[in-house]
This record gives sequence, structure tokens and C-alpha cells, in this order.
Amino acid sequence: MPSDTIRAALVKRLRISAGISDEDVREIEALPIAVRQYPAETPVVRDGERATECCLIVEGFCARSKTIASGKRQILSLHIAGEIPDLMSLFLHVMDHDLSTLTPCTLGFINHETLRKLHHRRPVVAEMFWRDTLIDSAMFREWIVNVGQRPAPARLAHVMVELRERLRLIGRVDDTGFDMPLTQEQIGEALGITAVHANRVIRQLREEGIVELQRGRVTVLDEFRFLELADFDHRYLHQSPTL
Amino acid sequence: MPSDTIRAALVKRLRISAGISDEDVREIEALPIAVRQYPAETPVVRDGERATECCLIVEGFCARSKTIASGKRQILSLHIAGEIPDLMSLFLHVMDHDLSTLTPCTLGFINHETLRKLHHRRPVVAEMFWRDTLIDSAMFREWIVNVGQRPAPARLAHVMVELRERLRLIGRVDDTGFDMPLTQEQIGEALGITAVHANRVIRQLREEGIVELQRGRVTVLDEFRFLELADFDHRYLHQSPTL
DNA sequence: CTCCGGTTCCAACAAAAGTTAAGGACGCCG
DNA sequence: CGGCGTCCTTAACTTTTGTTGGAACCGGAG
Repeated sequence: MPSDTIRAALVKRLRISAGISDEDVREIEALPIAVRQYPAETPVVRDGERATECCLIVEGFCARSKTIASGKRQILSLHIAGEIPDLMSLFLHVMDHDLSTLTPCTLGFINHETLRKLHHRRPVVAEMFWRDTLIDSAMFREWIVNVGQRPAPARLAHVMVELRERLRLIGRVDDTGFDMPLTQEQIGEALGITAVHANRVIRQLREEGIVELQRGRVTVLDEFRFLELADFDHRYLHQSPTL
Repeated sequence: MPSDTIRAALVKRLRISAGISDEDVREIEALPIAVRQYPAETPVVRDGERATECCLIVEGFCARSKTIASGKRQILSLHIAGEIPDLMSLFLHVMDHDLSTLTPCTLGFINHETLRKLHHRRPVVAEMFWRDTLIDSAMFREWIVNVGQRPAPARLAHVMVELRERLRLIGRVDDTGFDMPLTQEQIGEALGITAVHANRVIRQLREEGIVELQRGRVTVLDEFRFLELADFDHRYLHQSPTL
């Protein structure tokens, strides 16, 4: 796989949301990345492991999650092409959660040492990555609000809108909709509800003519009511370097 | 107020959790900090504001929160002396949440420009602060799990244990207990439940002889069952620089 | 093509949490 | 000292969500 294909979504995203310079792009293009294929539903890094490299999603969907003593699992975030979900492992060496694939994925691995050297060579790039982890953090905050305060239908709508915004940035939304390849079990784990209730909520939104979710694809039926229900304020995604 | 008193808790915390060097400590001691007093229940920085300084808690309790369209509020984290809750505003210029006092507070304000200069002068300090924002992020992840998956009594116990661990680090826990100066309304907002239900849960834990919460002070009655209920794994606090 | 496992879907019932309403404790201030 | 406001406390009732169990659907492997 050619180098620019591997980095395409990453560079596209950084250009928009971090205001990256051409020189910085060249540094990122020069980064050695080891590409590996992963099947669906496979752990990439596990809670408790000591990571020595970061994982760039080239293609596919991943999720971060934690499992509590009772065995219940909470999905913390969804991740798409161009993102580096475990950038935090650079400084928080022991993982405090799992990173796993949802769909078959193409993943690129970048050595920690390589990144650390790049940071010392170009502090501006370090700050850009720092900013990236801060946006990550902002998304966690919104996820807390979603799970803590919104009724289940609004939770689902909110996660859908967030995913759509991020997919749009890398050109993965068309007018028929966008991919959201989660099982109802996983949707439940993301929203903090059971799979049965997730099913109820999905049905309800379909019956009310708001949004349709079928075989991992989302089709919005009534854009206005969809947005209203989601109660979405795009600011927390910080998709502009001046924000 | 003498400079070392202002920075005492910060330095104490960084020494333990970030492995800071004496030279770095001197840099931090040299940082100009503007100290101001705040009454209880007062906003420090508001959602949507553009921050130009960071806030160091010298004394007192603060909380970060977000309010959704329906008017419901979710508390995202609690903060104690020695912490800089809005360090993220250095790179995410527009606030995406509120920071406010819970009790009367002594707060120190450090200019963004000052911090940025320090970062360029001493990249190691920048990395230390980066790590600090990453620990913040790890705490948000655990908060998501708490609100998303645990039953209400376990949620309360978990928040209590987390707070106790952090207070212990700065020497604010004795054998009679520790302070947790939240109203039941605020506890509800932290746990994603109503104040009425928060009251039920507090009573239940008291009646079961697990933990007592009275006038902002926590007394553990049965340490073993308390920890078991909380399902607490201290790893996510990353309180050691090698982790 | 058929079987099989994993989803999706659904209904009935149970448990947890939200809502409303109201009395009581406590501290502050005039 | 008394009144007022905030918080705590509790009960009764409603709504949401969880649990259990089972049927229908779908796609891939043999």
C-alpha cells in the first residue's frame, strides 16, 4: 500500500482541524509506519498492556472500551480512518482500556521512539498531537454527558451525529447516509443500555420516521428532528485550529 | 500568601505522579501566578469563553460540568488543591464546558503565554503537563464507565474512592475520613441521577453500614465492602511516572 | 442448498430511577 | 430570637430500563 494512501485520512484531518503546515506534512509522510491487517472484533491493545507503538487507523472502524468486574463493557469512543486512538500511550505507558477493531481494519503502527524524536525535532508537531489528545478528551466529556443525562433515544441520535461529523471530515458521508457498523449489542455498550433496549430505541426512531439503521448503515429520514433530538453542538469537536 | 504555599500541592502532586526534577520545580516556583479568592458556587470559566490563562487550585473544591439543552447539568470531574483543571484551554482555546467552585476557593491564574514560553524553554515540562492532561483524560474514561455501567450505589462509592485517592496524595485524608463538600443535588449531577435518587442511595449505603456522608464529610464504615462496591482499580489514575 | 451461529426483533414481567409533593432540619441574618 | 431559604428526607406514583425467553432473519461454511 502506497505511503500517501496510508496517511491520507490523517493528513486530511490534521489539515482541517490542526492547521498543519506543508513542512509538517512532509515530516509525517516520512514517518516509518508498519501496516498490518486485522480481522473484525479483534483486540489491538489490551487494558494493562505496556505499549511501545501507536496505532493509526488506515481503514475500518475501531472502538475503545473498558470492562468492569461484573463483566459489563462500556464503549468509550468510536474511531475511524485517520485517527490515532492510542496516542496517549506515548506518556501513559500502561493501557487503562482496550482498543479493538469493530470491522476488518488496516492499521499502521508507529514506534513510540520515532514519535518522541519527532517531537523534540519539531515541537510544533508535538503541540499538534497534544491538541489531538485534548480533542479526544473533549469527546470523552461529551460522551459522559450523553450517557449521564440524555434519554436513550437522544443518546443514540447524538452518537450518530458525532460519527457523521467526523466521517464527513474525511469524505465518508454521501447523501444516502453513512456507515456505522455496530451490532445492537455494541450500540448498547456505547450508550450504557442493554442490547434489548437498544433494539427498542432503534425501532422507535425508525417508527417515528427520524432515522433508519440497517445493516451498519445510517439513513436519516428527518434531518430536522434528528438534529433536534441529538442536541448536538459541534463546538466540542474543535474542528478548527483557532478554536 | 507565600509562593511555596500557593504551589505546595501542585509540586507535591507532580513529584509523585510525574517524577519532576528539582530543576523543573524551580521553573514552576518562578512562574508568576495571580491569586484571587472565589466564593462558593461561582463560575471561574464558562462554556464558550475564550481563555487566556489557566487556573491552579490553591485551596478548595472545584468541578467541571456541561449543561444540555433541556437544562440538565452533568458534572464531569471534581478538582482539588494542586490541580489545573483547565490546562486544556492552552490548546483548545474556546471552552467546551464550565469550571466552577463548589466551596470558597483560593485560585491562582497563570498566563497562557507564560506557559507556552516555559514549554519551549523546557520541553520536558511541556511533556509533564501533557501527561497531566492525559491523566485527566483517563479519569474521564473511568467516569464514563461509572455513569454508563455501574448501578447507582456503586457509582457513588466509586467517586468517593477516587476522590479519597487523590486527596491522600496531597495529605488531605485522616483516619476519621475526608471532605466531599457536594450537595445531594450535585452528587446527583455527578452520578447522572436525580437528587432524590442520590438521597435514596446515600441512605442505603448508610443503612447497610458501608459509608456515611454527612455535612460534606465522608466516613467509611466498612472498608472492605466499600472497596468491593466501588470496583476501583487505581491504575487509571497513573500515579507513577513509570506507568 | 441446508444447516448453523450470530444477530435482530419482540413481548411480558421485574427492577431501577424519575417525578411530584410535602414536612423537617439547619444555618444565616435581621 | 424568629423568620427565611437551602438542603435534606421521605413517601406515592410514573416512567424508563433491565431481564428473561423465544421466534424470525441473515449470511457464511460445509
